[in-house]
Amino acid sequence: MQLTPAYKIIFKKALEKSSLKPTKQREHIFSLILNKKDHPTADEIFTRSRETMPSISLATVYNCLETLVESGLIRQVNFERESTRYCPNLKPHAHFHCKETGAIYDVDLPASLYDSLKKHLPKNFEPEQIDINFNGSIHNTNNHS
Amino acid sequence: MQLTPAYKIIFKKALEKSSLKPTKQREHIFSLILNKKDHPTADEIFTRSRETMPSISLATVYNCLETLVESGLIRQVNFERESTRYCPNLKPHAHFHCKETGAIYDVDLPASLYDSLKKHLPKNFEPEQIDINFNGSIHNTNNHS
DNA sequence: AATTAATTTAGAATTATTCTAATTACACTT
DNA sequence: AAGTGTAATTAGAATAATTCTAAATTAATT
Repeated sequence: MQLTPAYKIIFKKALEKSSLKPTKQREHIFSLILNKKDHPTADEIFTRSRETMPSISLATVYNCLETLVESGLIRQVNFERESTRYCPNLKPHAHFHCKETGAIYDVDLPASLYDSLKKHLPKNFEPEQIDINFNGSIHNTNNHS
Repeated sequence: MQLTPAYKIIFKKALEKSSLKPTKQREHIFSLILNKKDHPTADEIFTRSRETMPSISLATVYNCLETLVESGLIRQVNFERESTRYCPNLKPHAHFHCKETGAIYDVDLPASLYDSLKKHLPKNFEPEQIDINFNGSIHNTNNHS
């Protein structure tokens, strides 16, 4: 679990901007989320972390995730009241939650759509974040290939 | 806390469709949510319920809310991992969450916007529900009136 | 090397919600 | 009216995700 040199720089810059330290636990968790972009929960990240860093604690995983979110390196995703999941995709995008498998898929949306959403707010409402979550199922398109 | 005759019929019909009984606890909670549309949490609903129905239990409040949601009379709203809130507005609409006051506002959106959102999903994705949540603050528009 | 501040850690505490098992309420037979 | 069966309500225990606390470690700075 290693960051590429390019990401290592991004990682350090982002943390330093918030005067946080690029510790090895933080780097480890960040690289883990980057390398398997499947929207893991804190607990899943904890389990995966332990494989290569057996001494890490759950509290540290929570702490690191919080600092990574704060410094803008990852993003939180919530569905109903399920465990918070984490996502390294920083482009504006929506999420589709499959109610059968529980899997989460990124859905790219054009900036224009976010703009027209904002147009429907009263003038004095200042959105900082817009979360768009689809909930449903995925059909099997039996495409006789 | 009383349902209007019109709502009483809607209430009974909706529950009977799912073969659930229109009990006085369910009616009480439904009317309470209808009469103060401020997106209360289960616990707030519990507190308000007790004022006029002191014997109701928290478990019943949770049960009733679940059956009301199931039968389509109210809708759940979630922000991050805060307590679930409940909303009697059944028109498709988004929510704006003020991070300063915690208040939640309904935001009406045209059906066309939901349609264009759906267009960005892969063809085999079948959304059942679309949740749109704005997070931000509300500016004071000091409009010298 | 000593000092300080930030980070990590283990485990306790918290909080919203769900579960369990007992009781109650109600519709339907006798 | 009494008995039966099923659904709903209830109190309190249990659960699960997350946060808190206080001690130990680490890293940077004097």
